[in-house]
Amino acid sequence: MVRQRLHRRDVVQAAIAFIDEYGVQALTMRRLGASLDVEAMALYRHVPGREELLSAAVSELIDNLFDDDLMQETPSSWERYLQCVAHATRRMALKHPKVFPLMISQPPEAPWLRPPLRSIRWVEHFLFSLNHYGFSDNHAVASYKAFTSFLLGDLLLQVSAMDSDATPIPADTREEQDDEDLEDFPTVQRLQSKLAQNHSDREFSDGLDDLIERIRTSLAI
Amino acid sequence: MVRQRLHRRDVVQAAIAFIDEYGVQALTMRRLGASLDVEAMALYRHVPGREELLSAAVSELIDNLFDDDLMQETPSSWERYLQCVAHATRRMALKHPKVFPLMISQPPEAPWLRPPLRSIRWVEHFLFSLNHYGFSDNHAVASYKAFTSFLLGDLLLQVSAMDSDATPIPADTREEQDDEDLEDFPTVQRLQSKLAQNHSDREFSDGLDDLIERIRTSLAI
DNA sequence: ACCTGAACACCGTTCAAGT
DNA sequence: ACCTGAACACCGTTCAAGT
Repeated sequence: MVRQRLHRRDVVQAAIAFIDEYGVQALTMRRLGASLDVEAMALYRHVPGREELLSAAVSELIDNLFDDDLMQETPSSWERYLQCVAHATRRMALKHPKVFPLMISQPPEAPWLRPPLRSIRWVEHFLFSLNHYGFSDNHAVASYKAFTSFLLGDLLLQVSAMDSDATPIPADTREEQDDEDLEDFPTVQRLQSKLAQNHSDREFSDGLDDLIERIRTSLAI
Repeated sequence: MVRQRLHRRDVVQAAIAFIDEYGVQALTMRRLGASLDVEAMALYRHVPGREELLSAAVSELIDNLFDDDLMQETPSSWERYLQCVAHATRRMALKHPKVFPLMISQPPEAPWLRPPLRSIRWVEHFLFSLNHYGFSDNHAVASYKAFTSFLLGDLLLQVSAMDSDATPIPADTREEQDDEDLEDFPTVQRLQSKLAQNHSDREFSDGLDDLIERIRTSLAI
């Protein structure tokens, strides 16, 4: 049972797995090393530092989007193409809710590369495809901006909601406290159950449909 | 010149000022203490810890939204109300670009409180107002969710773009490197200038207009 | 009551030394 | 070539001690 030599990719994937389980805060060079049966200092052979490791983890996930089932087909229309990209990205975000928020805190490869498609390879694919479906340059760029903004807002809200679900306060304690705090906020109190209801699947689909409609009409200048 | 006794509010506001200037990463209990002419340990009299201090900074900014000029008038229609809230929030985000992203990484007061309106007081104001303009409960809640999602996506992209502007790489170095890296990405290369163009004001207004239209029609179930 | 100094257990990162 | 051990300069936080 001789251990394989460590490669950069092993380190990055171990980092993703570690964050998935314990969160970014808990990721320490020493602890990550231990999870690979290695001293922390060995990691610096393969990665320049902690910051760059987090960047690499994000890039790894974005690049993996190309392997998603949804991206294997070549969609028959730009509407279906956007649906594929959106749902593949969403699937990735929901699979790695604790890694996804790093998308915005990490320095971009290029400043005009907007999250969550922060990978030149990806943006090339996106813009090239829209061009291919007949979009003008201006229309393609405007759509890219609207699309990334939509994805970021929706997915970030979803994954941050998942985080708080993950560490639930015991039910009776929480409800009591809420009722106390909410005395001065009657509308919130009355609508509390509606606010807490999770229809994120539907909200995402509906928002996406509306965005596509918007791209079809008002953005087509 | 006897120094005033330190209050919690001083600490929180010093934290905001510090982050505005040096970024969250740089905010250290010791350094923040020094900026207040006090040892780090004195801060723990007024604040339970670093994490809670960051939360308090975010809450402080959200609560200050009520003082914004735009919120002083009582708008004549729900459309104008949403415009006021949106622009006040945007103004705050642009004034504190390095604090704003904490909105999503900080644990919420209540799990169903969605950023960037992560303040019960604020959500009460929002929902109560929409009710007052004649929205049904369901319509008000659906609008709240769509509105927060829009704000978060748009503003987060804007402030993260401001961050990379703040630490610009010397022009000649950057352009050369980009041109090299972009050889395999012809579409991105061709559209690079369009991608880099900043029309965030217009994009925000247009997106907001479309959202309002969407709330008027498709969300009114 | 409020602040300080010393201390503890941890970080990221460097570098010479081992194999 | 790759990993380790010891070390450095920093963290957040605790606690007894000062005023």
